[in-house]
Amino acid sequence: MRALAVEDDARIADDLAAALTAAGFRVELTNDGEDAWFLGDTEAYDLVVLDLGLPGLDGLAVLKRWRANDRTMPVLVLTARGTWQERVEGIEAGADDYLPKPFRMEELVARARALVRRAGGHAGALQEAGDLSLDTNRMGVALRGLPVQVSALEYRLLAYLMQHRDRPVPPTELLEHLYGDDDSREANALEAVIARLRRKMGPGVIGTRRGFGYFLEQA
Amino acid sequence: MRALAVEDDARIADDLAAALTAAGFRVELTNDGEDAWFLGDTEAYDLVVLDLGLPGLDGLAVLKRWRANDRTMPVLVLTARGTWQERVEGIEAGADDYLPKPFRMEELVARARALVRRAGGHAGALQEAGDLSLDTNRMGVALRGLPVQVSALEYRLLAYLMQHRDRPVPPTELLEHLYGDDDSREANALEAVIARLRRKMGPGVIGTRRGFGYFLEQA
DNA sequence: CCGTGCCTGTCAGCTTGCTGTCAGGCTGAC
DNA sequence: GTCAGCCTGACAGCAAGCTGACAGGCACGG
Repeated sequence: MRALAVEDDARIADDLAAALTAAGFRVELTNDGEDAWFLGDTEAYDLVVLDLGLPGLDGLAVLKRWRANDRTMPVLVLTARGTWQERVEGIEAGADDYLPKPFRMEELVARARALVRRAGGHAGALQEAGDLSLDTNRMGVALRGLPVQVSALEYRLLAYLMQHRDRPVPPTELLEHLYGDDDSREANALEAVIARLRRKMGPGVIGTRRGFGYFLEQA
Repeated sequence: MRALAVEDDARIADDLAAALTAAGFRVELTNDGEDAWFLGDTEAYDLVVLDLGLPGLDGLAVLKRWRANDRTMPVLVLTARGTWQERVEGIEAGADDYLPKPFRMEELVARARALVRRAGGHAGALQEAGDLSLDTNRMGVALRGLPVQVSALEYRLLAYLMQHRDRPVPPTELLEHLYGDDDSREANALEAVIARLRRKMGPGVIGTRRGFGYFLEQA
């Protein structure tokens, strides 16, 4: 974890660096607004602790310029001024949290951890088998990187095959999963769906093991 | 956006509901810890405001049980007790933010907005998708920079689509977040809102993936 | 207290494209 | 060879979604 601390009071800066380092961050320090803006704009930090009272360039202005530039790292704002208007202003400028001075280092560390924890929670859900990949979040299908248009039913079928890509899935199981227990459908319905998918994606994607079921061809 | 407010002081609860509603949330209230736990565990909220001093079940315990159960919605904790130790404890229990009583409603709303923004992966108050941009601070909508007049309901819909702009949002989910579970509405109500929005904003803004849901068209 | 205007849910009719069925052909297993 | 299992193109039915019209509800101002 990489952290940037922007603080012009040398003594507080030292304490900050010590506390964040102890918490497992690799800390960089600066006491100048211009510097801070440049670093935050060009480097990839997991966390920024930003003091508002700065020489050079005001902290709020720095923050706004970052946000306007799509820099989305978590920013924890420090300030000596503590009125609620200023806190609201800071948060609306794009701060993720706001801590009035004086504060306890323990609290700062706890909040810093919470921010980093929250920022980390965006994992991509990509599943692959051979040339085929499906994005379970976006509900999208791609073949060799090229998007393929599929219907909801077709997608569910692919998703189920993907989930069980280590074995052939028997038609009965697929039917049950796609339609539930109401066996009103002819078994042929499933074959039709498979055929349509194969027409869209060409051969070498969905395989058949006669008597066992369907599967996704691996690389 | 759907919010749960857990607060046993009736007067504060009313104020909370009013402020959050004005900020564009659909608010549900409870004053009981057990209730709160059940709701938060079974319903899909975009934000929870949680008071710690509760009858039934302590707020911190509720929060911990949610987190242990993988409920990851943003939680903003309120408390009368304000020592830094308690704040640290709250954050380590899984709170995303912490506000000591007494507080200003303006600040709470600002923090609530920041939390929801961050949960969607965005830092600033301005969120964009294609030609559309939302100002979450002012509840304003603009198309190619020109302001568009939308109703509160329409705004909530756009905000929710914006929040989840990386995937198509199924109608059932939209209905739940706009109206709650009282399925007194015909499904067609949603389609009517979509149609009205499309008439205001023209084509190329709200897209449909048949069988999957609605989404905001990207650049 | 009464209009007025806006918001929003319901309804009916329509378009669109998904999907099950059918008929017929193909093929691997025995 | 023969048969069950599987494939495929065509087609019609149907459900998801769209839209314009309308009316009840609610806030607001007079």
